[in-house]
Amino acid sequence: MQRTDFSRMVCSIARTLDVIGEPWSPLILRDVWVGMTRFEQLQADLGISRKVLTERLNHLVEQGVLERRPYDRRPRHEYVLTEKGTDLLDLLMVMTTWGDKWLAGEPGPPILYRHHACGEISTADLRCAGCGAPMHAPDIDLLPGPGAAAA
Amino acid sequence: MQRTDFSRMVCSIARTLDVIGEPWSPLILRDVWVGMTRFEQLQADLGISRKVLTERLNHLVEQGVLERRPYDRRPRHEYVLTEKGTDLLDLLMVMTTWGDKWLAGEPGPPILYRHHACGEISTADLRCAGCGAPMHAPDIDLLPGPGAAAA
DNA sequence: TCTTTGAGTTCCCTCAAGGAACTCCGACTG
DNA sequence: CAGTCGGAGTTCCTTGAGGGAACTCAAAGA
Repeated sequence: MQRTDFSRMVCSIARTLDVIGEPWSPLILRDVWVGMTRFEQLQADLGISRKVLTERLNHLVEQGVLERRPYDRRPRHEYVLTEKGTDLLDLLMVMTTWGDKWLAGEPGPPILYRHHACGEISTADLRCAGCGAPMHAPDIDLLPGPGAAAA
Repeated sequence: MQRTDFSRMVCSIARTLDVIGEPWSPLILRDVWVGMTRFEQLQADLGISRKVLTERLNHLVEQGVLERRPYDRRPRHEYVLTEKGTDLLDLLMVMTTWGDKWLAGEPGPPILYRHHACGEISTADLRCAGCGAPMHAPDIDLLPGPGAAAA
């Protein structure tokens, strides 16, 4: 956990960082997404310290992003994404888009997405949930919302 | 910087984390986005340690996300987003969407987006860049891409 | 000349991350 | 039934990043 607590800030970005902003957390989510759901698998794949992996998994479970589920009568568990966690994958998809564009370089993207609806290899783009037109940072104005701190 | 170096991993998510995965970096970007472009402003607004702020800004400049620009003949600088950095704001927008939905609670979102194209208050949604239909994690298959490590 | 101000540096202290070894417990093996 | 295995953590030690306050530096202004 970063020393400063972001969860009290009046900002959805800061609050989100409080859930998955710690080092390794997004990579843990990525692995769970692609089916690496068990402690030993995650540890071996990521090369993360077992101590930190335990801390991260506990935090993600506490935050309701992952669910710890027994898969045997023995003390064996696997971690699965909740709905809240599945929603977070949007974030990973956008990180992938950006990394592919700016950091993949010569060899190109390590992973491709095939969209079920159209069957094509494609990438995710941000669109306005209302009108469907592209919606990136330069396309919007920011206004204070109901949850903004009182002046 | 997290102790383990993510930049060598064959994964666009890990590489992206290497650029903005450190604590505070996304919040610095957010502030620069909304016009807090100077060292003292950032430090005061975030309450971040000056030492860490210096480190983060240097890293973001090195990575080509921010540009350090003099705004006076005195040693005075401001930080502005490059194109690479502006592209990263997609990530902040998606974090905002998720945080608004899952963490804002009773008071509601602190910030609202008004979309220039349609003039409406709206949120960003992920769509297929090809066909335009919604594209979230359950809507895609993952395939190895050209940049995947050789087996 | 003295002060102010933006933009960092420096220094010390604490706590988180890395890493290896150790524990616990039910299940198989002979 | 004793011994072993394998998954899932704990414990412990060391290093180094983050917090915080004080200090520096250079140009402009009074």
